[in-house]
Amino acid sequence: MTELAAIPDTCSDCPIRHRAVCAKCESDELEHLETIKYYKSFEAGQTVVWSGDEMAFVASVVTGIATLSQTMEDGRTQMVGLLLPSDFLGRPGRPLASYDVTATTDLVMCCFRRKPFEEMMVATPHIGQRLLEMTLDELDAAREWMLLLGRKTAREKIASLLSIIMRRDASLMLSDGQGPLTFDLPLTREAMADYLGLTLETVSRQISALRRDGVIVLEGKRRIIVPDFDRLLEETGDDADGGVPV
Amino acid sequence: MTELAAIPDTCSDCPIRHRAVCAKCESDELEHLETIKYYKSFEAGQTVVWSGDEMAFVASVVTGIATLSQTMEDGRTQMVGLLLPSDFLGRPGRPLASYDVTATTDLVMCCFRRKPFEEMMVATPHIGQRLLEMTLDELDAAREWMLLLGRKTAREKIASLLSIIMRRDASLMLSDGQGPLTFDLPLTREAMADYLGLTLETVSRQISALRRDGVIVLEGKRRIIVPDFDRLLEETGDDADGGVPV
DNA sequence: CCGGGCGATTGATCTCGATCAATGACCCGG
DNA sequence: CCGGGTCATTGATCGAGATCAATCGCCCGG
Repeated sequence: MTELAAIPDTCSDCPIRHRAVCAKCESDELEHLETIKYYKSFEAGQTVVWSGDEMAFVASVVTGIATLSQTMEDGRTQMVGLLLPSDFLGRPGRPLASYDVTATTDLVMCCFRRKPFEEMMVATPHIGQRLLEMTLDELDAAREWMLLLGRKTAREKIASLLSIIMRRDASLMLSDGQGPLTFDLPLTREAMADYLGLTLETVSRQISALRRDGVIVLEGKRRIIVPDFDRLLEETGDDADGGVPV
Repeated sequence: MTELAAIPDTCSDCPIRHRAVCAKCESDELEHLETIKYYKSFEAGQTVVWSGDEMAFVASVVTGIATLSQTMEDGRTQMVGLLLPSDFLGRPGRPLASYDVTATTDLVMCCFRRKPFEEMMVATPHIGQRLLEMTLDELDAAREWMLLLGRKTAREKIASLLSIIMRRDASLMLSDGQGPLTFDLPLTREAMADYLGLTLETVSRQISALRRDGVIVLEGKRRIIVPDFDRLLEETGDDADGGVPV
């Protein structure tokens, strides 16, 4: 299920160090990091961990996309987290996973054994501070998501998801500057439905409706072209200045 | 709108110190805390801050209940946070409020001016660590809430809300030990609807249905008696061992 | 004692999204 | 080139919850 890559001799491709946790850390920490970290790869569709499983590591997404989801006994499932490159997975001090984590694309994670990571957090306040910031950002995202789930119409949900994906992962974008924006959806219709609290049929119908109305253009099933981003934003139901203030 | 209470000469009633942020801090920090903190009271129904307002403080709930909510331009609103005693409000490093904060009961908050609080966080790692733990707990709660909003039926939502309130604030309970549990709902039907992503009519109907089915007994509009807690839990749709592992 | 206001309940009807079902598009291996 | 699998689209129907509206109970002030 997983392959362990060799520990690289520099940290340059590791978001934990460079983008996620310890952006301000000093060089003497670098060596410490290297002794406890490793890489894991997953293929699209693979499960990273099941809810309730022992999780010996915390990790950060290097490339690819993973989802967190919760499932009720009767099979209803709701996605509760979307991990893009540089996002963090796991909780210091908690040995068991709380959610099902699934790779929705091919995925590379940079993992840290949990115990040493916890010790490192105590020794290196910057890491904890960065983790706090990231967690607060995730909480804000979760609350925006709650508004979407509780109060938005199906059409608004779809438009919101498209704009969230476009905003969160510029690396998906296939076009630069202004003019029509193009990107590939990293989620199946079913995954989108689990994200939005809808059925996959409703997702499909609403995407078709947005296409009919000229808000988006489809190229195949997954490639989305947005001729007018402001037009898409109007469909989300959010206020114009959208999002959380800094 | 607010009254400033005198700074007390001990911190004994202040959850920031004793339950929320700095459970492990030493006595020399106590004096520092006292120089920058103060109390504010709000009446039921009052707004604590509006989304987008300047927020010069972070705070912790001493007594009473407050809600965080988001509103769309057309008036649809979704509650995104419920603050019970010892819960924390505000975000270090962010001067503007991201949500509307409202007192739903009479409320006393223990406030810390933001700047000194941020300095204190840098000087006192325990505070940041505690805040991280609390934020992670809030994130877990938000994710459970997302499952509720996205996938549960109206009846399951009501049963879940009742069990969440019962679990989170033992201070509301009017009966001890086992046997029928009794407590007062701290929310109006409308606030419950905003919590659950429903209309107030649906909330009312489902509460009536649970009463008809003997899951709960009503005494007046607000007092709830739960003859059999396990029966209530069955109605929530959650698995038996419910909740997030430690 | 009465009248007004607020929160809650209940009824009648409508609608959006779920459900059930069939078909289509594409990919890959034989 | 065909057959099977996966993912997506589209249609027909149903139903949970929204919406619109009337009534109730209670508190409070005159």
